[in-house]
Amino acid sequence: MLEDRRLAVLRAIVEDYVATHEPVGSKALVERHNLGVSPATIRNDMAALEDEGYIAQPHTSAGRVPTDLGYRLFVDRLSGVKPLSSPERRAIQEFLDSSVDLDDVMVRTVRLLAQITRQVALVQYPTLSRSSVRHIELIALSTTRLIMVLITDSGRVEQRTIECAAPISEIALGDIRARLLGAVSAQPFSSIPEILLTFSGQFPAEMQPLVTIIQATLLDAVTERIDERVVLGGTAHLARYGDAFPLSIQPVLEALEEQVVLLRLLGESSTNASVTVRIGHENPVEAMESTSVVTARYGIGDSTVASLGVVGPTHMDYAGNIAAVQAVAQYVGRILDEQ
Amino acid sequence: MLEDRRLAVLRAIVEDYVATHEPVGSKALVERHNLGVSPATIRNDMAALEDEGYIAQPHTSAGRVPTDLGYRLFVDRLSGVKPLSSPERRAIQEFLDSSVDLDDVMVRTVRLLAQITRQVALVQYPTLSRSSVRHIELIALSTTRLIMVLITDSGRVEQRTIECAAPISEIALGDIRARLLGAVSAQPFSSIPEILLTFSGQFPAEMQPLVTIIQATLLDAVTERIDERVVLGGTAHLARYGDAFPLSIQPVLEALEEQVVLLRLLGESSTNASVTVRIGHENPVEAMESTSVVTARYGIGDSTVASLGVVGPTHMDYAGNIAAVQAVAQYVGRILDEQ
DNA sequence: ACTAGCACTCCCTACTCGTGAGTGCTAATA
DNA sequence: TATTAGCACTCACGAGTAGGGAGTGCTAGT
Repeated sequence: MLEDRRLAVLRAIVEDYVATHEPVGSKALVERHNLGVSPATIRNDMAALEDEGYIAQPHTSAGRVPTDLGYRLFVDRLSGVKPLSSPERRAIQEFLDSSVDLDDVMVRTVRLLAQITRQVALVQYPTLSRSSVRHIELIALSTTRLIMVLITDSGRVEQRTIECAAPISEIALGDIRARLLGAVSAQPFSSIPEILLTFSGQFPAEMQPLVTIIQATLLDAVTERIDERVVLGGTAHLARYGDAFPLSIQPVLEALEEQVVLLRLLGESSTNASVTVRIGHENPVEAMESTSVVTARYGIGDSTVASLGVVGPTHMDYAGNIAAVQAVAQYVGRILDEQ
Repeated sequence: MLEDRRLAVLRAIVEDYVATHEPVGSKALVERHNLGVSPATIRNDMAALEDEGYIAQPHTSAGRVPTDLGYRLFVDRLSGVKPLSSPERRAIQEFLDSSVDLDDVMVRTVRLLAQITRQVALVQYPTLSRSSVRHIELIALSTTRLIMVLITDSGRVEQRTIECAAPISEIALGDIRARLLGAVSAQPFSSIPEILLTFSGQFPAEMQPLVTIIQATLLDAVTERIDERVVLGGTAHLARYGDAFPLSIQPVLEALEEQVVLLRLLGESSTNASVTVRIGHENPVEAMESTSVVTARYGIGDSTVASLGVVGPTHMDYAGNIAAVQAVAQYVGRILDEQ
């Protein structure tokens, strides 16, 4: 019972602080939430919560503010998920349904997520590694340059331009193309490296330079991780928290410009839990100490392929953001499945 | 002579204000620049400049600040271009030289430009309209879905997925592919629409649905303007001007998230002058009243194909930014030329 | 276990006031 | 006529001060 009320107090503090962005005191607390006890009692609870590290005082004789630990407890045990309204869900569906290709899906998703959460949104490209080869095209652009186009069974297109030292023979190129197609067609990306091991052996010595470079390029294309691309949107929302943001938003903006940082923010949602929340110092990027990251993995069919999420101040609306991230992840998976 | 000194005073005011971001007074001016006259004389000149609208006072008994008109005059008549140092030029060259494809060039360019100007940078994708068709591939992904891949002579690859109502016959698809290739191969994009007018006539009635949708998709691909894509970078630099920015940076950040806005900022550099500068209210986006935009067109070979530029506060280092934008535009043109 | 009361802390706001940078004007000067 | 010296005036800015008030911790009483 006593424990229960303490948790209720913590929840109330988090909710109020998220709403107002101002330290919350005992009196305001009993007024806004019907806790059924007097401010003095609340003060005792608050003192206990402070001892345990869940809340802190910016200075003596100010209200309390949740610590990272407090938010953590709140997210783990106290916060429900605000389900999206059905008009919202319908809007998401319609918005994503009208996208025409993968790039479009990514861009639309990031916009959508930024818009409904009013936070900075991140969306990672789905990984290629489970794809297989549908078609390969080799086309000469000039005497020494050619382009390789790789089409996967999921309809993704990868391209590479290749620069050759020696002039390219159209006949040799056609030969290589035909045999390459025969060798790798319908093969999953994962088995391509092995197949290529013995591939160049079948060609005469004078064709070796060309074969070698084509082979290397293909290998590069199938092993490159397209899922290292992350799209970003809604950075303007950062500016909304004028002074509420400790220090300035500049380091945060700078960090968000680095793809590597974005990947780290998204990447380490290790578990298969539906939504991962990383609060303040918990997240792996130093410049983002005062931000929280809410991520979810999304999948095509059963397999999870990439992550998406939002970044915002630690005093964000966790319940709302978790629900939004989760819902968008679901819809994106579904859309990609259909395509 | 008198006119000359007035202009010199304006120049000095702009330079000092850009350097300090603080209103500049008559005494400071004569100290920092050897104008050879007394503060009182300068004050007369300043009063005249104010009457003409080139400078303004934030409040009585404060120093002067250039107006948009003042910056305009400064840019048009007073500011030289700061040539980049040769190590800088070498760095640009090397940085861009190592890029592998168009996307890479765009991303690298925007980063480079943001870095050397310390402003927000914009780079528009080069237009496709002067390209011609090198190859078209039509590949079935499932019974009702196929993908079209279009390769240009400049090595660009465009893709479209097509959803059909009826199942696709492999034979019909091969037939269409072969004839389509014959019809449009090596043709410039601009003449494709005309060629397609009579294309579907040669096919029997039962193939018409498939032919029609493929034709429509190709038409869409060659007329779509890829140059409507703009990449953005260096937004963190906006946050550097804490209070120096009138109001907040939020509306600016918001505006910069809209592709349409970016296009308008870049797009209307009408003349063929090397660099266009749009100052404060001169630029076509309302939310950007307090920013200036420096743009240049860049070209492949002789033809200009797209724009790039930087966005910053009106009190930016025009000479430096103009030089940087100009130089980067040159190098990008050159790189794209080589590729 | 809870609450009422109370003294205490200390941030925030408003107010005052002196300082100084900067101005415009006038009259003298070259 | 252009320039300059001198001077009174304006007004943002910073420091210092006081009062109010929100909030706390503690103690004693229920």
